[in-house]
Amino acid sequence: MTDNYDIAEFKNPLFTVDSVLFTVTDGELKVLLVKRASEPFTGQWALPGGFIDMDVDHDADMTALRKLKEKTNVTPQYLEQLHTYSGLERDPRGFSVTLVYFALTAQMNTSTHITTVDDAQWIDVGKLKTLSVAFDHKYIIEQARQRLKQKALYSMVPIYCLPEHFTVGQFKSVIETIIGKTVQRKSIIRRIEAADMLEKMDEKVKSGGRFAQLYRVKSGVDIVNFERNLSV
Amino acid sequence: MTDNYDIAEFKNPLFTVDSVLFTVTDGELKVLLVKRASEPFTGQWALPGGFIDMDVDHDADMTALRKLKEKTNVTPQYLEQLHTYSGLERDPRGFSVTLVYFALTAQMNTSTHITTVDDAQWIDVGKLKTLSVAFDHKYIIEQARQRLKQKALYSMVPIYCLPEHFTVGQFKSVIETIIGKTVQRKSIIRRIEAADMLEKMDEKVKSGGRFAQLYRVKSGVDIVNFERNLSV
DNA sequence: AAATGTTTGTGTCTTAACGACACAAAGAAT
DNA sequence: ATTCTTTGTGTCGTTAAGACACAAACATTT
Repeated sequence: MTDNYDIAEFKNPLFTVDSVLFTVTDGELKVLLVKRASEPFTGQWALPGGFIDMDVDHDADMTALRKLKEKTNVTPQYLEQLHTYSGLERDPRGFSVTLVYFALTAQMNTSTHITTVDDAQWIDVGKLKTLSVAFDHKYIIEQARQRLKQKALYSMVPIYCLPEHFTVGQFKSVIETIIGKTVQRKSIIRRIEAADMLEKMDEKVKSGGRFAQLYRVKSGVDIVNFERNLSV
Repeated sequence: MTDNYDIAEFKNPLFTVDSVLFTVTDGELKVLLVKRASEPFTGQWALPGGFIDMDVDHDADMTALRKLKEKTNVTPQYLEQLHTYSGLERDPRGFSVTLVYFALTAQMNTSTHITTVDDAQWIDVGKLKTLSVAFDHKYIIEQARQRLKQKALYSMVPIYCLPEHFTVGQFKSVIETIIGKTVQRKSIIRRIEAADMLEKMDEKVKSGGRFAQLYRVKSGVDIVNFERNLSV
């Protein structure tokens, strides 16, 4: 692992932890960005993140969660590592290493805090092309988007973009905006049955036509992966 | 991404890059470990790796490759990030962050150099339980193993454990040792056809019975993923 | 030379899960 | 009462993997 260097005297690269937090609202995939308050890229949109605080963070996961909470008041329902980006050119201050997380949440968790604040905002991923984004964060968001799409094809992960109680129609809609293609409701229902992650509430909710069954995630279950992808 | 800290004065965690390099020989999955020459864990087996040298490494990928080359004279045929491990307890010197890569190679590349050297060795992953390994590297190797197993179920990745020319039987055998279960040769052949990554050589090779067709990877092709897993 | 054994390669039937689509069920609006 | 909309179910078709039989090709034995 390491050679015989003393910690204090070794020249470490700049190390940060960022998060790509997605949600789905109004049929659009949105990513949470914050406005940079300091150099470099002051005033531009960037991924929420920062430095590890070794006194309070048990590990990097905690850094990611803490920074999301501090900057945007959001606690994501799903969090996993995306990738670690490194190199000389990605930060004008010098060689940098950034551990990037991939996170999901229902939009509810945040609306109160975020929509009123000017320096943190949900941005439609589709409108990102014309937006100026700090560092290589636009590229990173695109990578995260690909990861989310793949996960939507073979896992139940998109449920973490939904509120506590939700219908098959909402689940289907979230999946469709993520993968950019319609899917059969039948396929969704089959997967819900097979995964055995959800339980029906004794409640139904109006939805324009016949009332829709409400579901919620069973307590203590892990995310389920399928052995076959939905069609691309 | 970052707050308004000066690079020089910020207290960064200890950052290292390690690699879990696998190969398959004699029906066994093996991982390349090196004997530690310095504290902590002197004399114990550990993953090959070290610090980023910002003067020569363009990014962390290059650090991983350079360290593998330096310590074991191996250039892997496949390299991707596994995970970044962080925390206070994993290194007695303090809070540490380790970016771990996942790599594959045919055993050929290394045999000349490694088998003669005492401080780098291919270790049978099955015999790892009874071996003392530095840091949390035993746990990391297990995570890498799970990743390799998953990849073997849905991708052509195991070809990178094979020499340049190989037969369906060898490919089948590698997959079987990785996933710990026999598979149908027919399934392998179907996947080779569908992936269109391999080309037949005009050469066949003896194999105990009927001569076996030799294959090699077409030049310039990317790794192919399938939309369905092999059975577990 | 013939028989046996071993591994490779092919043909084909079965199985599992998704796609497509029709249709019934349940509510709202006209 | 009729129509519209969304939910939920039943069923057939499609696709790719599993199982398995069998032919092909080579080595070894008799």
